[in-house]
Amino acid sequence: MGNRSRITKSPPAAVENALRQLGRNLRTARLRRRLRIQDVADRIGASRFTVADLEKGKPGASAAAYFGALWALGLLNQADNLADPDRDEEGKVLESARSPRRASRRRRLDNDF
Amino acid sequence: MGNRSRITKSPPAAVENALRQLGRNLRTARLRRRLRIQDVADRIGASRFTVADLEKGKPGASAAAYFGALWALGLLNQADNLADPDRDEEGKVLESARSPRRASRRRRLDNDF
DNA sequence: CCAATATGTTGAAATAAGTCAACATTAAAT
DNA sequence: ATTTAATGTTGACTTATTTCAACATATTGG
Repeated sequence: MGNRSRITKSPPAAVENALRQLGRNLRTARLRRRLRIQDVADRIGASRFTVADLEKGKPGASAAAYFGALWALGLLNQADNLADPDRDEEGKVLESARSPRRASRRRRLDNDF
Repeated sequence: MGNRSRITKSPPAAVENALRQLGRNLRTARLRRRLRIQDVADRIGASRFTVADLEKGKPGASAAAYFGALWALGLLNQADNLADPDRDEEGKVLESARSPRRASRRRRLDNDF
């Protein structure tokens, strides 16, 4: 991507760990299925280098590549309820009855202090 | 990313849908928390344009950006057991006792046909 | 052990992802 | 209704991601 954003350049440890773990899991799933890196690459229309990067948990790789790898291994369904609002208990609590379409900051028209 | 791969250019419908759904979920979670796009952008060190792309489910956006958005909303834990080998029942079945470090295709040394 | 092959590594070239500015549109709060 | 702020849109610019070739290494199967 062009100007690398901080989240890609040096992600928080939690994000970095989650990606590395996902990469490891992709590799485990691939090997269990006796597929070569090249096989997965062929299925998703990418190069073997990109798939190798996914298995390393490379932060800058595209989300489509990661999801595609999951798809190629028949594991995409596990991504279905990622951030599912129904499972977002904290969000449900925070939501106060109404569902705004925009997030409004508190208006500050009172210059009386 | 330089030469766009097919998985990013025109992902399979399943992948495209999964990304769009994730984007919608991110937006729902953000609004519930009364955060602006800019707020999420600040937290992950990206521009508001990138975060807007995430909520649209843009395939080419980096995995770090998506995971970072989840992280900024306190939802990263939901990505923990993505492709978790322990939950990969099909993989467990396919795995035959041993765990090879490479996926070997069938050897074809027999030219006797 | 040996041969075959899967994977790792490096460097170069290509292009799309990310940023930003400026303006338009839309929704919220009073 | 009016004003303020959040979000959408466009276009141009920068540069990291992806690809590929060639070679090195490592692991598997026989």
